[in-house]
Amino acid sequence: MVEQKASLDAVFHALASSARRDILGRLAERDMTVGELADPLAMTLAAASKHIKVLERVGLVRQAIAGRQHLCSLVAMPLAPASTWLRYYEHHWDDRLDALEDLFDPTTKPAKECT
Amino acid sequence: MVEQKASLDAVFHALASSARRDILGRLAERDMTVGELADPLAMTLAAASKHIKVLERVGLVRQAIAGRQHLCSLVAMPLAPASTWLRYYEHHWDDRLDALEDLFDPTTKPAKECT
DNA sequence: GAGATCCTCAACCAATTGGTTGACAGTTAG
DNA sequence: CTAACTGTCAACCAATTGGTTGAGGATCTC
Repeated sequence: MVEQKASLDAVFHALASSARRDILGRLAERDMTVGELADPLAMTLAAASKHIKVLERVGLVRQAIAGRQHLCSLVAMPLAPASTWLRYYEHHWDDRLDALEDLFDPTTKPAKECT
Repeated sequence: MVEQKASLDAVFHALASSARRDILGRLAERDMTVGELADPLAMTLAAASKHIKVLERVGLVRQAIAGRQHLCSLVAMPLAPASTWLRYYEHHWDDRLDALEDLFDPTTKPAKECT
């Protein structure tokens, strides 16, 4: 129905680029034009447009033409299968963390950075 | 300490291949040798070895040499940041799903395949 | 020791990726 | 109408990817 054909391969590949993840992150806050999205990206507008196109092909971004500028909006649903896939491994790293906490100080709560 | 430097770029790229995801999936059940992992993969042993090396560089697989065969085991922890990143977008697709459920039959529970 | 087994490494290849530039199409403003 | 602005497209490039083959290093077995 809603283009669920986006394979995990394509979704994970789309996420394997900090530029594309940055685009998604900013779209999560509000819709933006291609120019706005490209601005902080240290690359040509054409290059950014390509990245957006990659996201569009996976279904993560929808583009609406508003006059001479193209307004992009986030469509997060294709991320769901990826999240489900990862969730399957959660208990694995939980187990290892528990083991580590037994070996060392159990109060250690390391912060994780997320680009 | 435990090689947390694995960037999201690298982790997502490692996951953007059904062959590599297949390897991880089978390692989640039990440790396997390189040969066992390569067997069902429709490619050369050397090619499979490269895939395993990719996973190793990201820290998702650890290889222990046992005689003439190399025993691979899963290290799921590098998946944690990726999962955290995805989880941030959960409410976005929840919102959309809610909207859809309002529009159509609210009892529909589509099954999702996970390669 | 000789040979088979398990795996990695290096070289090579075709295809893809990620970036650039330049041309151009559509839209808005003067 | 003309000029500027926004964005895409096509061509091109260097670098990476994903696969192959062949050689060879250890290790086990006979």
